[in-house]
Amino acid sequence: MPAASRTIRLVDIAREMGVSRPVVAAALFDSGGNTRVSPALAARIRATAARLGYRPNAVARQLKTGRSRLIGVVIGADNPQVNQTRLLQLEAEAFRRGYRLLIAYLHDMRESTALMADFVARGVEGVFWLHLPFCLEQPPKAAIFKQLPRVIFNEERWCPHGGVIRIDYAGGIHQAVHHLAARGHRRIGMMLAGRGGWPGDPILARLRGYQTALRELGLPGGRSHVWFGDSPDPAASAIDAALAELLDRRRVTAVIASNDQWAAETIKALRRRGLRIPEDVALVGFDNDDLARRLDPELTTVDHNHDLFVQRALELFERLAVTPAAAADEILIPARLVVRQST
Amino acid sequence: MPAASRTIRLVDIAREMGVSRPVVAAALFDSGGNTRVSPALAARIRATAARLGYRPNAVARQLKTGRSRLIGVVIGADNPQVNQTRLLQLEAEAFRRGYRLLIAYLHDMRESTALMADFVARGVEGVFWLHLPFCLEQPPKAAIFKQLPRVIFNEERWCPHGGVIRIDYAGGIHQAVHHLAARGHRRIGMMLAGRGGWPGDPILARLRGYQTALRELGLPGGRSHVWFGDSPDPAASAIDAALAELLDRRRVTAVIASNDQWAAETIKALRRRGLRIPEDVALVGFDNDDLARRLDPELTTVDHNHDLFVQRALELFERLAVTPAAAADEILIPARLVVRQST
DNA sequence: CTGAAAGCGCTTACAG
DNA sequence: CTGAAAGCGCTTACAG
Repeated sequence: MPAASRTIRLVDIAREMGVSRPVVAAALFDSGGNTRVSPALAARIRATAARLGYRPNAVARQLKTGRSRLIGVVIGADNPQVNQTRLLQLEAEAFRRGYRLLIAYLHDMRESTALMADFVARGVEGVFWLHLPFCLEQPPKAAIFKQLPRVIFNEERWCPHGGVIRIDYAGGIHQAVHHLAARGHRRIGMMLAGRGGWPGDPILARLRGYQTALRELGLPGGRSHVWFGDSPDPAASAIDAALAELLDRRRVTAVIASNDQWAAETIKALRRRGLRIPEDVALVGFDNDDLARRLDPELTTVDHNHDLFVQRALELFERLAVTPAAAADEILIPARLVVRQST
Repeated sequence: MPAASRTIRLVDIAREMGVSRPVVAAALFDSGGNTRVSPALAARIRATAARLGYRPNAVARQLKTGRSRLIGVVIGADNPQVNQTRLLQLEAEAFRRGYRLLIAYLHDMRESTALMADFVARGVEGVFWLHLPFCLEQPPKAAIFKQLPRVIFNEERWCPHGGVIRIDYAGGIHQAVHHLAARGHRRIGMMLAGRGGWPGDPILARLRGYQTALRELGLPGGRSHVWFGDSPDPAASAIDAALAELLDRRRVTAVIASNDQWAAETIKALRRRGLRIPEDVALVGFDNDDLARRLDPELTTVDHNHDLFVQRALELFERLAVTPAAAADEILIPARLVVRQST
């Protein structure tokens, strides 16, 4: 265990140089109150600090200033791929802006109270709540966010003072339907992994985008060409039931799957039926998971635009510090159709 | 911004109850020094704390005690799937043991000094360094870990006082070869996404496991049946070159891919050649990424055993606090062959 | 069983 | 341009 010898403090440098602590602080950081120090002295102080191996104590600073440069992030088990990719991008953008992320993985909504209490205790400057509750699950209670001045949600505002960033699921599906229509498809079916539990549920947004596009294009279908599943899990039996409905009964020539995982299982099921993609049936996914481009055929899907999401998220986060009312702003991230081989 | 009214401190409760701070601390936590307090008073204090909405200030506590219950985690871009899954599991296990994770995504090795300095400044109790450097990349310098008393690495000990946890890549490949041999394969090829840059590089371990198994089984091949790539990216051209070598020249009937991403691209390439999996060519991946079971055919692959990894990692982490010499222990996590349809 | 005091390492007004 | 002092909210030895 090296260098455990003695932690170097600001005062140690001050003593060594025969100056006061504020002088050292002014030389090393922007702090030091009104204290100003000559460039020459500042340079000497920095040299000494480097020689002694001085490391500022962020904890002491935080205690004094109340600023932690720490953001709590709650991620869920709801869509591992999407959340994990987004988390890493979020970290990159947060780091660029001088923040660090404290992560909490929400396994069970009952843990949420303790998680938020811990975030408060650690003085996070705000929380990104990226977990989407399933329809089976209780949404988070607004009370748990009370002591967190800045909270940003994904899709749904779970407490009155929180901001929300939404992905344009409806727009993504809308693009997909138009794309399929342009490829000549007139009977377009959709499979959804659930029925939608709360107002902002992406399941409902997908349905909206689908129906709007069909109407615009004058295509048949609507709810009748949508298969609703009961579980988020793309079990083979569920896929087979969906295809029996959509292909056999409704004679669709294109299927929009609930997400890329469902699409991957649909590829298997279509191959079991001896159908070619996209010649016999076109297929669209959602999420643009890493797997989408690894599938055979490579999957046409809708991308979440994580880049823009994390940028807007951090912009909003910084704006909330100045203007809490900015939480009411509507932020919608456009989704992007990524065309590959499956359509 | 609710409840920003006034933060409740220990001293506020003490005043309200007409007792001293240590008494309150003793009632609410295990702390309070020698102070003991009667159960009846403790109950009243807890009730008051709850009524006032008291939240302990972890930062003040950390400044005084030096304990942060915080672990820094460095994850890299080297294998997103593996690292992301592992990160989430690590978080779960850490939380169970009362720790929280501070994450840092390493985009560029030049950032590593600043990252470690920030971890030191924030008083993390240790670091899990999960990033594996590519052969093209500088390994981390030992000096950057100097002020971190507890460091745990994956695969390779990058500073003398750090502990290491290794995945048994060699054992995983060894299982794969034996499995293929049991299926009747005698010419087994391997494709590796690189040549291995540093002693603990998993590429070299895979090669070792492969050669040992071939020798045990008296099978032909060895290095001659291994194709070495130049890039971690499974480009179609690389896959085609590998198959030209392994299938056309060496006439192998089974291929062990560098990882699941390479395996996914190999599935496409084999289908382009009109070959069936596993009838014409058997295929094994590595990592057991989420995509492995979504591919068609579902992929036989080697699982990292993340459960055990994170458990052993946290055990070692806690042991290092008491016995720094435990860092020298060899910890090897057995990998598990997961047999699916591709073999 | 209880309280007053010191101190963790910073920052920040304030006085010189 | 510089220094002495107070204080962020806790914990902990020590004295009563």
